[in-house]
Amino acid sequence: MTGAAEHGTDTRTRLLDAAMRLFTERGFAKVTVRDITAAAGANLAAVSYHFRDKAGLYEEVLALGLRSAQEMNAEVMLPREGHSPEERMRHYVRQYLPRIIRTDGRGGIYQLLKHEMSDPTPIARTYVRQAIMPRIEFLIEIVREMLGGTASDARVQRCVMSIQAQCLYFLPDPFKNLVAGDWQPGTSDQIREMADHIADFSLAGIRALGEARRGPRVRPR
Amino acid sequence: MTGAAEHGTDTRTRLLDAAMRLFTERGFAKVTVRDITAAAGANLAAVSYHFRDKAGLYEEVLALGLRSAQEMNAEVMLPREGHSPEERMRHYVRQYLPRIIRTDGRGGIYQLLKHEMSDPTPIARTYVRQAIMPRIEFLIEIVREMLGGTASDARVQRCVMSIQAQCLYFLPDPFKNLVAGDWQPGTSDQIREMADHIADFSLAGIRALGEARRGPRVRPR
DNA sequence: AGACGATTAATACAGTTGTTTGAATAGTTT
DNA sequence: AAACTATTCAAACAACTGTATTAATCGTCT
Repeated sequence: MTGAAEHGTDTRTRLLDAAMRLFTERGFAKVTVRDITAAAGANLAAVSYHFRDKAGLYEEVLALGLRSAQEMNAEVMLPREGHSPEERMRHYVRQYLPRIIRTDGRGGIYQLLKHEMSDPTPIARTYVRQAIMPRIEFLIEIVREMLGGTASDARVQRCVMSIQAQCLYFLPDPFKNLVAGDWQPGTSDQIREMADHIADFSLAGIRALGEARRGPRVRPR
Repeated sequence: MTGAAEHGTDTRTRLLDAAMRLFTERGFAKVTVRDITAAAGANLAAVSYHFRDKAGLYEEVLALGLRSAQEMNAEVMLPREGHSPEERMRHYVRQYLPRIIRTDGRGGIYQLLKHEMSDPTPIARTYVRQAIMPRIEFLIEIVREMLGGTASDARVQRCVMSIQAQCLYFLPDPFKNLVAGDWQPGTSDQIREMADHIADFSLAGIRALGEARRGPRVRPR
């Protein structure tokens, strides 16, 4: 009875779990080694021993997050051949949105990286390429197909941005809850409803921009 | 010649300027009092003397940001009566987007508050109500008018979210530059182009959701 | 049992942070 | 000029942080 392990797991794993949760909640800088070791029921020196230093632990946590993000990507980008771009897009949003919204511990790399937005670590660059860019490419492919081959790259990119922006808006954010807390979809039904809204809204937008070849520019003022 | 004032302004003003810039760049926690006083060419104790403490200085900076945000709101929500909702929406985005994007010092409250998203201060709540909510209400009004009186509150809210999300996506963000640095509109022409895209895209989306009274739900799988 | 390597524990250390203190200086009034 | 107030300054303080150190403990093998 050392007063430490409340679970059966070993210290190293408990540290990783606690660090994943805390880093996701508050970001690297705002979590102290003492916070982590206390939450894990471990000694202060355990971080140095098992992970060299705080940064080493953070890297391992990011690696875990990257893996879970890549698994997510696989599911989100599933239907490729044999489905219309509209179907692929709807499937994408329906799968992606719930994973963006959910706040449970291993919540994926996005919530981890969100804190890096304020002060990005060099590590971030790698993870952007490996976990985020593939999804962007996937969306580009879909949108280009819907707009038709004649659409300019810039137009395709803007449409991808519109989709991406609507999804990323739902990254858990204590701040946004102040603005419109009651709007946030909570139940899985509400999330599904929101996903379908984003799909419908965006499909209409893309369709309109695809038809008007030389920019609609309604009433140019 | 005390070695301090390089400008003609007094210490208090220099501290406010430096603090505004630094807090906007890095957020409250990541800026030290020594950073601020050094940037302002003032003594370390000047913050305590003029603003009670670091938090007091932060409050005054937020107050300045709130005022500039409210001035912005006035311009952004200008055309009300006598203009179609489409026109008001386009004007809104065209005015709002450049102010979101620009990164110059007194860049408004959004970039200040962005850092609070990670760890919100109680102060934030006030500023959300006074600077952000009015704009949301403005958008609600516009969207409701376009959707028609029969549209449910939830549907109106979702459309407002879609517009808001596309605009907020362009908050300066060192992280997003990694994802799609070259997409970011830089020149005022590019910004205008992006604003018109958001307006066109969203108008099409709203129009589609307005026509299909009982949800389009294309190919419900 | 004894020895050895791996792990955990308590404590100390150096650096940084926000804040305070008390003296020095500048500016104004009498 | 003297007195007084407002401001600036250098130095110090206490709290907190990441890390290193050294001893204690555990499990396993001979």
